[in-house]
Amino acid sequence: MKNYRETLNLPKTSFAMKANLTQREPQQRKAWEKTKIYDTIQAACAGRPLYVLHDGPPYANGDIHMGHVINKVLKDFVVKYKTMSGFCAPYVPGWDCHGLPIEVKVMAELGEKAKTMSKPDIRKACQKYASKYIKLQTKQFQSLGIFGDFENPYLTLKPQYEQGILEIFAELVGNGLVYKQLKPIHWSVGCETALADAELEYKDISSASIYVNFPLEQDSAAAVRRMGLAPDDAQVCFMIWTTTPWTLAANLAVALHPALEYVGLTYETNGRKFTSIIAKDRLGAVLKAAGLQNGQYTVSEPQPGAQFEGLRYTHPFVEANPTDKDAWFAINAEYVTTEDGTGIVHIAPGHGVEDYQAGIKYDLAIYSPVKDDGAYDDTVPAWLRGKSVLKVDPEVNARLKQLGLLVHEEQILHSYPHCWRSKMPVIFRATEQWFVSVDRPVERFGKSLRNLALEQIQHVRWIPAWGQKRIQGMLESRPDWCISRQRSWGLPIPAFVNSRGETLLTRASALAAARHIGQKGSDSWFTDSPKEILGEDFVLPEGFTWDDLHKEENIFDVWFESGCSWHSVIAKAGQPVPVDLYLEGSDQHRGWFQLSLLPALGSVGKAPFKTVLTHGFTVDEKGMKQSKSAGNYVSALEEINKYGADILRLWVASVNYQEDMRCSDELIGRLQDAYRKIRNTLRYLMSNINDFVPSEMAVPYEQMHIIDRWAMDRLQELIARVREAYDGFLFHRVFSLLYNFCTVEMSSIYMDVLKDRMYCEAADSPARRSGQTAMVHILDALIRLLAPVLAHTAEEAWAALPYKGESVETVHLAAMPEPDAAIDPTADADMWQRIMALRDEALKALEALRKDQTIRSNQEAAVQITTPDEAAFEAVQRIGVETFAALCIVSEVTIEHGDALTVQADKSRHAKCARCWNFWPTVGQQADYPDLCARCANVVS
RNA sequence: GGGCUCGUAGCUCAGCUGGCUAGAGCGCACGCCUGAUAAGCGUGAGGUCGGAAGUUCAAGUCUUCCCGGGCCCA
Repeated sequence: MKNYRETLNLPKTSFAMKANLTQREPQQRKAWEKTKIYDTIQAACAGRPLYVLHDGPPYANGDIHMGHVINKVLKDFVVKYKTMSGFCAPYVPGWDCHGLPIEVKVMAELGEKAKTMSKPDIRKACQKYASKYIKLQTKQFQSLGIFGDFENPYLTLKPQYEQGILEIFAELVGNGLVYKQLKPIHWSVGCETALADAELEYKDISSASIYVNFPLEQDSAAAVRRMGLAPDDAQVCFMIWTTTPWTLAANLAVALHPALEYVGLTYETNGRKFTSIIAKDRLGAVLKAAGLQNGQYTVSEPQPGAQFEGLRYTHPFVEANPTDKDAWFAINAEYVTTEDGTGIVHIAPGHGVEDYQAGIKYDLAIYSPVKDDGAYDDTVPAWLRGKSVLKVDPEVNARLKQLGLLVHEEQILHSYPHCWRSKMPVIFRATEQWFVSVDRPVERFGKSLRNLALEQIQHVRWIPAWGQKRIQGMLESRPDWCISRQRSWGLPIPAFVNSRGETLLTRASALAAARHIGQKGSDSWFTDSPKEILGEDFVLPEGFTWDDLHKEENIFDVWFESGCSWHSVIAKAGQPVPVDLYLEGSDQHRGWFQLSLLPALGSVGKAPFKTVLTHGFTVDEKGMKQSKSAGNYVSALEEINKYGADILRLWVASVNYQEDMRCSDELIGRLQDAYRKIRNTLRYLMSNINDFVPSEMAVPYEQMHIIDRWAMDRLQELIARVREAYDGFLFHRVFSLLYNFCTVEMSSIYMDVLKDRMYCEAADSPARRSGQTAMVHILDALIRLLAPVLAHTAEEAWAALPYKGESVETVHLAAMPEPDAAIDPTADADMWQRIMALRDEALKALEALRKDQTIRSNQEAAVQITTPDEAAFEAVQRIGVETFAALCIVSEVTIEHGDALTVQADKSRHAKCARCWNFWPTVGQQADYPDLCARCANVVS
């Protein structure tokens, strides 16, 4: 048989089938860098409506991981999509530069040398460290194809940024929200310093665990007897349990759970009769500890813990209340559990976080009679004064025993925090800290920060919607914000004290410091005098003189710094606040979202964001948390290097980020299949329009082949749905819509069906031009719709387009396609549904023929259909049996009415055309070309 | 332990206000093509919708409990 291959219009394109992403992408990025793509886009978009996605600053430490990838890629989807949708969408990346993780790392690197270094020198080393990782992460982020102002990122260590923080702080001070108070923190006795969580090492140690009776005052004991818990002749006590006997010296209250049931346990010991109040659920454990056998005790009916609130007791060994507030009474606390102990918790507000919170709630003093070196101060009983709290437990226990109040003592093994440097056990100790109050009413707003926040979050759009509930719960229960840290690497809290211990911190002083630090940076706090910092002209308030003014050395919690970015970055750039979008992991409901909300509300009274979008976290293929130690960790850098950025971007797009995202090398690798399918779809479309000049050859929709109109209809649907998905930030829908379109509508139907027309019809025939018109539209739209996700590949395809629908140099400046208003894709949808269903039936029948080897390719077959479905019959009539045959890629179709649906497929009785391989009746009818069908003979001649 | 949240085929996702034998694509198996060829096409097998009760004429979809994850706290 003669080979007519040379007479066909076979596909041709320079757009390679093989992606070679790891090679091609870096070149693409180099080209983008050369043309300054970000600046170019921003310049081109100037004057458009603004859409600001404000970047949450990652911490400038370490290589990027999958969490960064997800976060930054999602942001990039938004920015690229908004840019293509007619907005000016700037993206200014930021970094969180101060803080403990860096300081700890730097101190470790410096080693012994650090001891001889000044604060400014240590800070310099920290800055160097941060800069190094900013550079590193910049490269890594850019290797994902992310566009942004990486030349001018915002850094929390820049003086201008710091100035912004202090300006907000000044407003909070001005609004009366900032105060100083004692608060328990981890304290290293060995190093005589406060420790942060990151500096704690947990080790198992053996501690004395004691059960102690706290005798009730007479009136309270009488009340308990009236409740039916105790007989008249017993001494009524609260029985508490603790593993830190030394904190008993600072005891100010006992806590019971309001809803738990408590009973009176009556027994005799050492000739004294006691009734100890304990939680009913702890009875067994207490009996065992006290060594009480059946018959040696009685148990009363239970009463809820709420009944005991306010009952007063006497301290076992402290004679007089050492504080200036009320003490030694029972309180209620939800956190009391029955997991261990007696169900009654001893409260020392100066020595425990929960104790502290309970203390604040009940207005107890934050009493901490322990000095820096871990020795008791002089407010404790004489026999304890000056003794180290770490060694005093046995003495305390002995004293309690002597008093007859020690019910039981044993040693238990438990996990306890230790100082990472001195290796000594850490204690909780109250020190002076700065706070932002969430409950003080603010005159300007007529309500507290907490209430303002709870109100304002209702006007923010939360994606997913449950984000509001989540942050609401956190806001409802959060304590005042402790904003001070006793560290070097950070922005100083601009407070001064005089030698009488009076603090100077006003709105004006904070603003003066803001100006100074904005000029000279925060290092100047450590080098410059108060006068230099506040300025010559600064008028000191009553009671302060320049001679007696000293700088405090607290620094801000880094969260306060990043929480002011909306001001330091957005407002200072003249952009409107609230910004359009904050987009971070769902852990930031407690972090950045909340800690941006509070300063914004406390200073200007409005939320800094209109919309807050959160994503979940990566887990391994089994859904479990990923960690390096568990060996199920996926290295982002390795994945980028192995597969290329567009594969990772496609993976991010493919998963539902609102939930946990299963992630493994294999799972990411599978996206290569999807990528290839998409790429090949683009390639095939491209290869069939290489001789097509749209401006001259395009066929209007109404004149198109009906199958091409079908393709155009599906395209309009696709555009509408994809844009809807983008607008709703539903990127996995974008992915599945585009991927399914490529797989089903394009690859398995349209492109396959179109081969005959593309290859065999005359190059400039209306039939071929019709198909090419549709393909150009589809290709153009696909590239644009894909561009936010496949940033590199779409750009490559755009460059390969011979005629672009828009004269822009980069696809990222092109406009997102809109559905063509002149096309109603629903008009023939019903008809096409029937046609495609019938096609499926035909293909099934053909598969049977292929199985028994009657035919090999569908073109060898003729199909006879009988159908009882009038609508289906008419549908085929409407598009024509030849068209339906083309759609099934068979040579011949007949259709008639019948009682049941039957599809009969047979080998065609006609001869095969040597050129188009169809088995058509016209083959052999042309004298000049006996081996061709009429169509091909016509084309060839 | 608490708050929020998730659990539909091997994978990634659809299944709106409860209503036909639970869908798609991929992957897999088997076949076809060789004029998209480190491509393309077809057919097929895969799910007791995490589990158990309950409400209802009817539940993947509502309620309760349980199991197992995740984030944030404690």
